[in-house]
Amino acid sequence: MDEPLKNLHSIDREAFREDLISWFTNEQRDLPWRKDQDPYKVWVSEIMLQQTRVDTVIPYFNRFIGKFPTIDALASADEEEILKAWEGLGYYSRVRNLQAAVREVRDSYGGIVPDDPKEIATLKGVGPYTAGAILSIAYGKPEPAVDGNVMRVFSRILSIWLDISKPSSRKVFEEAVRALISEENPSYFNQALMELGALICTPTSPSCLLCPVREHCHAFEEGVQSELPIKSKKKSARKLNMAAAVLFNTDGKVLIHKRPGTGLLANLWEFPNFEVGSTGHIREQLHESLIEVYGVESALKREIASTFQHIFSHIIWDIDVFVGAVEDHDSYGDLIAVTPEELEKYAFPVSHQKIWKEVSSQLEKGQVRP
DNA sequence: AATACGTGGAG
DNA sequence: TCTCCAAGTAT
Repeated sequence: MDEPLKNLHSIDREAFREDLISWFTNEQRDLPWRKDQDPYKVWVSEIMLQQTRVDTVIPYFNRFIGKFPTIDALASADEEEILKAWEGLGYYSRVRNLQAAVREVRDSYGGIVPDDPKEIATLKGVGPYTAGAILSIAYGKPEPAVDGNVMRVFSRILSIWLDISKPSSRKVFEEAVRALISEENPSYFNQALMELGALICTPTSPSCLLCPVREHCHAFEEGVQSELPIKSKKKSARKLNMAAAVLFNTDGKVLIHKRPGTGLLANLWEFPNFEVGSTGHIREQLHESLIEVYGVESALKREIASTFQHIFSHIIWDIDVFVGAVEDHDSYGDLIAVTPEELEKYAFPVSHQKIWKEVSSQLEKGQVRP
């Protein structure tokens, strides 16, 4: 396969577009971001959908738009508020970038999402895929929007044996889209490709017999649809032993801290926690770290039966949780003391939500006391 | 180019 | 259990 697009010329472009778009017109799912073509709402949906399933996104999208219905509303919101709205969705820099970009649109583009490829690409969090998606769906511009679906679909239709995990592959698929895209309805063309990938041309066991463009598909013709696309494996996640402390002062307030503004789970809140050695004396290590880092002397008990696992794509945390009591102070280093009710206003990583759920439930049952 | 960056679901 | 994700972007 010297020339990856060697089959491009054999596609009947008009028939392909017609089959694809007709199918999408009849079979598309009724999704909340398809009610109109408001560029802002299209934008929000595209950011949320990055590496995230449609079913997961739907409730987040509805809540988010309810809370921040316009660019102005999102631009003027507090970061705490937007992170809380994103809590549990993952990849939290997405929402901070989105707000920064929306502010840029408000301040530099008169509140109108730019419809120029060069301009929209300068916005934070808007890469080649998202730029193409907004331009085509909201503005009807014939720009490619190449995501994982599109690469999978075209890998099969054009029998392209490129490794789609390699960044360099995307531009080949963009070239294919540019050659085939409907100038008349680029929005439906792009969305149909993604919808086809999601519903029919799935990663494993594609439903070729239901496929509206089966007649155009080289992989189907060759019987190699299950061997495509080529996708190299990712590195497996490394394990880290962690210990966390749910600390109460005598007012019954809980001590939490805000994570750094960059890196993993940036700007989210959590219970103080540290990496610990894999061998014993976890409680002693945690106790010592609490003194060193926050200047907090604590009485720690390990009465939480289970350890908590937090699986990221690249790291696995095994978290031992301790409940503890601290003396009342004016300050606890970078830790702040909040009532259990106030915890609800802060955005936590999922693992720490689970920790609090378990600790508070055991406290109520009297199985644990700080 | 390769890696960091989350999460819950499917097979 | 375990592997692979799912409408990517930033660095």
